[in-house]
Amino acid sequence: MGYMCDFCDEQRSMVYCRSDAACLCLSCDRNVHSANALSKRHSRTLVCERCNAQPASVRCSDERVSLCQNCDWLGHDGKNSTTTTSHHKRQTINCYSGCPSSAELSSIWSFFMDLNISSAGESACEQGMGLMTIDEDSTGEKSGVLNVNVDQPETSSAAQGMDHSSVPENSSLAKELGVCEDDFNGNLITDEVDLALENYEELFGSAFNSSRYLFEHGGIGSLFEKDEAPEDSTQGNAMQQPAVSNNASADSFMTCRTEPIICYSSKPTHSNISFSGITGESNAGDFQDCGASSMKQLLREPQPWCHPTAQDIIASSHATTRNNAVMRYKEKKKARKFDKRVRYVSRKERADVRRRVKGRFVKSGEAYDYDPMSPTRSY
DNA sequence: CGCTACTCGCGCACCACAACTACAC
DNA sequence: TGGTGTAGTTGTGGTGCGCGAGTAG
Repeated sequence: MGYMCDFCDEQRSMVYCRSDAACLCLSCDRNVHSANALSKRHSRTLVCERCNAQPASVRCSDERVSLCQNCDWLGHDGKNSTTTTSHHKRQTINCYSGCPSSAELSSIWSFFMDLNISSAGESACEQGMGLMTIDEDSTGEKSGVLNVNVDQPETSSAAQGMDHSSVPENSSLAKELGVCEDDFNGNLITDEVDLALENYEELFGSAFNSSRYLFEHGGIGSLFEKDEAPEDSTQGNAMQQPAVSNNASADSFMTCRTEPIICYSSKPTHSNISFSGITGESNAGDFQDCGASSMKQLLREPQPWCHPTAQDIIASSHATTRNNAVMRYKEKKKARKFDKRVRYVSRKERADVRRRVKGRFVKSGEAYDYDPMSPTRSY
């Protein structure tokens, strides 16, 4: 039996709120974090079932327990671990914010139903807001990776990718995302999902009704395959290809960060789930630049190594479609606003708890009119 | 059609201070 | 060459204000 909820002191604590540094039961979690917009943004995760004091970062599938980094290390990697336990399958636990329902939590935590959690019902804020966000990698790494994989924590955090073997466990989510398991060379970056979901639909919506079609037919690269150097030797020498091929451009197009947040409707209801990656290494200029350079390469025409062929003429309709898609992409890119990205989580956490006067930070000890840590404002 | 008054939305500055960086020793 | 100390810089979020666009009279 775990420790009791810090708020009601009646039910077992299930959720750890980093901002409040409190362990809460699900009911209190919803009540507390539906109070205002600020509290909705508190990053929460499961509480460690071993020490009942620290936020859990991984879920041991074999032991069916959620563990914090320390307990995970002691149990699986440390000197107390055995050869058997060190090979336990562990799943990274994502943080969340907002007021997700049990069903939504289940969608991000496949093991959620294993916790024997009785749903406390749909919270008011959930019905009114219908918003849940997964803020960050639960390991605290500022990776911007959607960790939906079952993987060894050290590999998942280091490789920043999705392991192929991990897909089945969360295949439903992957299917919802419209992601083919074999795509991206097995690597799935959050922002790539964004591209797949948002840009594909809007960019190529008229030409390709289903993003799945794209993946099944060679992915986005197939859209630009016309620009690849022809295999026919008469069409040009492959050695004349520029250092950066369109294939590479398409690749960078896929791998470069384009937007920090992905949004998609998981259900025909009002419920939206948005995943956002917090990256510490990249900035707006980075992904803006890489996207622009990729598109610049794509739009360079005519390609010196690509002479018009009968095949090209036959495929002119596809080229028109492609050009339209590129035009829509450019227009959208021009109108796009880059959302603010948190580079330093520690500074964000500090700012979140800092007292203010009319929105401005005030010296500690001075009178304040807004205390994020207090449920009621102090005047 | 042009002018004025008003509303609305967006972008930016402000604040304290921990974290970070650069430099000298 | 690596460690330490110091000074300067950066970045974080909520709020208010200014400005431009849009609308009504």
